Amino acid sequence: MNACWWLIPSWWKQPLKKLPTTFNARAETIASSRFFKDAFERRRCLMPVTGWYEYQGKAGHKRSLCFHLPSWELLAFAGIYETWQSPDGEIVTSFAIATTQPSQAASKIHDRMPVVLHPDDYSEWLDPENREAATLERLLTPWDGALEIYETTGFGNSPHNEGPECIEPAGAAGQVGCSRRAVTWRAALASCLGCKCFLASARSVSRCFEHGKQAPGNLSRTTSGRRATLPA
DNA sequence: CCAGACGTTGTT
DNA sequence: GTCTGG
DNA sequence: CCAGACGTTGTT
DNA sequence: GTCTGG
Repeated sequence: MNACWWLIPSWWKQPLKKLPTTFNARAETIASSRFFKDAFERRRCLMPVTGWYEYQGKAGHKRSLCFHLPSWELLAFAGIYETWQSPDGEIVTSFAIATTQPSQAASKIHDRMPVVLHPDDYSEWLDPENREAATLERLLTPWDGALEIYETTGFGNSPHNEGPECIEPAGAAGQVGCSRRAVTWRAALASCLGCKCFLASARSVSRCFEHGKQAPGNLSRTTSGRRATLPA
């Protein structure tokens, strides 16, 4: 499914610029929050990723740590999605990912983390009838058993920067193995998503999903017309 | 009753 | 759309 | 350089 | 997308 990362409730009427931070939904309140409730009760989804970053430290000089499976296989975040109609009548599908307390390993880096679902739990999460507290407690505890963590160069810490360089390990910039690994996972994800290529970051993902079409509002905001271009 | 909120922690 | 708070 | 504008005169 | 203004 094509969707933008930053959930827009179906009832939202103000300009998108006024939409609060809804790209993440706290697992603790996802069932009760007016922003997320509708989606939680009807529209669950999986967000496929090859990995993600957690940041550590103070603004300006943050360490960026990458979480991923040893093989860079896809893993899935617990997500919810919505459809919203813009004033122009355009139907926009958007989503949020659930976040929760960090696993023991992740807690050394950050105080929150995305809910990573175990493959055995995918179907259970996807059934929106599953709303029982105990079930949710179990589902919304991140599975991190097989995850590897390494520090990146921090190149991706700036939203101006895109591409495979973002996941290069610290102290190993320029090593062939790193970029080859990056190329591999990008190709794998693009193939999985059925699009021609995959560029890192939320903005690029939405653009990729849209096959280059500009997404509305602030969901694909770029800086001063400087846009990442999709390779042929 | 009704205006107003409704959210999270994303990098510079 | 629906709940909270004044 | 880059953030921010980019428009006109309506209705209750 | 492109121009203006700070």
